[in-house]
Amino acid sequence: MDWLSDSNPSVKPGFAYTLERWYEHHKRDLPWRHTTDPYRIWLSEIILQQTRVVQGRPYYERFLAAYPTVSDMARADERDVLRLWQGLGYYSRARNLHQTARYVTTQLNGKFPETYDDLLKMKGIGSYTAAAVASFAFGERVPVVDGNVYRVLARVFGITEDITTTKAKKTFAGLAAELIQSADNPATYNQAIMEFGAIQCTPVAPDCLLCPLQQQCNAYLTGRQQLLPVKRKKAPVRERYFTYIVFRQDEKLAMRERTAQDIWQNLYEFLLIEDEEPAVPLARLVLPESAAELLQNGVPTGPPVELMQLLSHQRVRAWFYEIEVPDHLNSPLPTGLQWYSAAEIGGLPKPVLITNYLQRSLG
DNA sequence: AATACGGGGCA
DNA sequence: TGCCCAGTATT
Repeated sequence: MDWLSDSNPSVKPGFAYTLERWYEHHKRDLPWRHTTDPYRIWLSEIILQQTRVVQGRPYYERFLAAYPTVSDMARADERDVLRLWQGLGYYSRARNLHQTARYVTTQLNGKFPETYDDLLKMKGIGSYTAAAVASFAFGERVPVVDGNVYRVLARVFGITEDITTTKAKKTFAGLAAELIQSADNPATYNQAIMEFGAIQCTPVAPDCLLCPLQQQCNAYLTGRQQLLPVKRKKAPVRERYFTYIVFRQDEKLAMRERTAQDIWQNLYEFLLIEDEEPAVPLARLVLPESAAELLQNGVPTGPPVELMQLLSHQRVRAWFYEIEVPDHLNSPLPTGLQWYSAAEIGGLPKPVLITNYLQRSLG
């Protein structure tokens, strides 16, 4: 149903121009818009993946303060990078960020790749980020295609393909590639279409009455703003049940790093037993042999604390059992667990669920 | 071609 | 609640 774009070919030539003019008047003043340093552009783009500007901005400031250059980040420990990233989610972004910083510093002499194709080879840089860095830092004429772009193009051109499919991604990428050809400035155009999606052509209640593309917009003219873009519904979230055993001795807590290919990889937590059922009493759980002695001699400080953490694809219900281990008891901790003081724990990267527990139980 | 991967904000 | 966010890597 793209009769409009076919029957109204005048949309395409003026499209980029209209957005670039709109952008000049409406753009927000954001820190990464004052630089063409590829390191800063790259950093901002990784942070902004699947992340709103208002949420990502403070992280950008903190990262830049901690690591002013790519070699500063390369010298850091991954743990510290993850600690700075804490609370932003999608932690593979932080691990890849650090890995790429090291690669650029040691293998590329600190010089970022300067083309879309070379940028694409870096860990954590996909088609969107490669296009963003290539255009913003180096002026390459390659189109960004992000959630904003899907929305704007789907509406203006009346594209009803399901944007989660590979076929649709090609449709949008092809159209975006065509549209950027008539842009005055590729960097400005890319910024403009995303800013337009974020401010004007919003997911809910787009501001069509004041839209410069109103009379050329298929969605507006057919009253389908709410229907576009088309996106398949996500599968329902998975429920998971975690029981945490929080061993405490001398104001220290036993924690370890998550290493599994799972949520929160490389972040720190307590001894975890996962079960298929919710609220399984401690006595009925299958606990590691190595924890038996600690539990035998330990004293629960009270009933378990129950917390819930909602992820976009999982709902984690967690029960925390705090066990006070006597000073004199010197039995070894289960595999991977180590005692950490409160100060040390503060420096460890932790899932928000764990931070919430610490906040709640210890203040 | 699907699915996994966070956390926050908004109606 | 459900949806969305300057997506990418893995299966």
